[in-house]
Amino acid sequence: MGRRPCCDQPGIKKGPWMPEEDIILLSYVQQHGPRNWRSVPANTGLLRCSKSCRLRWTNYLRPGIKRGNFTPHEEELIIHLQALLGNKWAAIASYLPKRTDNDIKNYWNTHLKKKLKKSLPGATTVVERAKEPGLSIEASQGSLKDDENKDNDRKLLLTARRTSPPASSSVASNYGNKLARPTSATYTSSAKNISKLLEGWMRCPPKSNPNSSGGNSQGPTKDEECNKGDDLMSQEELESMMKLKDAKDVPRDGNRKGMANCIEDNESKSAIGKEQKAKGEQLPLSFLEKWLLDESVGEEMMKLPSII
DNA sequence: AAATCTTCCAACCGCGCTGTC
DNA sequence: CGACAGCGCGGTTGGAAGATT
Repeated sequence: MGRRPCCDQPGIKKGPWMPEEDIILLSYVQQHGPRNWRSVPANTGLLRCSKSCRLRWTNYLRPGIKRGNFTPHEEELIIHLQALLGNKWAAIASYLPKRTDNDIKNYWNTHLKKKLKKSLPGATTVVERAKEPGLSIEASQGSLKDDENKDNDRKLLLTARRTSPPASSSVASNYGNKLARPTSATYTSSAKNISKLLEGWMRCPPKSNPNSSGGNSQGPTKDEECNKGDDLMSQEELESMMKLKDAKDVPRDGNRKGMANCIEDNESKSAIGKEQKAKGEQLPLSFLEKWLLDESVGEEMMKLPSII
């Protein structure tokens, strides 16, 4: 039987979130913690489906979210990880705890894919190399698809001319000038301010239910990661990741827990590595994976002409 | 100044996975 | 063990903003 869409019930609101809704959601999460999303609409009176509430929290209201321009360092990391993991945005996002998977996915689709395509003509992209016979990597699944065939030189030129992402500018004040409702780009962008204002409160957040059901068991959810508060990956840790040469502990798949642990504990080897070792499993890296993890690749990437 | 084109991203949709009963 | 509920993920889309003509 078919699954009933969760958001097609009558009375369920869709579209951009209003400030009032954000405040309601925030105060609820502040009291109860980011879990049990099913109960959120019922307990708050929000005319949103649970999924929408979770998404709103995860992508915008969650404290500590960094918005705006991606740094070259982040860019490099994303390129690396995308090549290694494929379009596993959640896994990739686990390395950039202040970025959401949605953000990374958008950035990849709008910037990096074009950048790589343009800079690596002749179909010699990292991923395409991965498709060569004898090389195996999950990332060989589609990236850099030809969906940008529609892009012509003019578009690329236009892209290059663009200077700064408009959404990064503060437009919260614009909201007051709108008559009916905020535009998605005006109010929703102002959410970053909400997030910023609330940055502190999750330092001692309500404890996540350790038995919280849900979801796949691929590791900590973004909320859980968030709840680690100051344990978010620091710049130093990120750099440490980029210098991670001891690649033997890097799991072959996109397992978020394993990959995250690999970084968090890269000094004493990853938990997943221990797990695997405990099981007597080997985690051999293919030549390509080693190649991908080699920071020199990132350096190469950084030599690419910036269009941002 | 207006019309058109292009880019960007917040939000939605559908599916898969896991836990519970 | 199957049905169901809940959550998370990746792909896609709608529409606003900015750029160009």
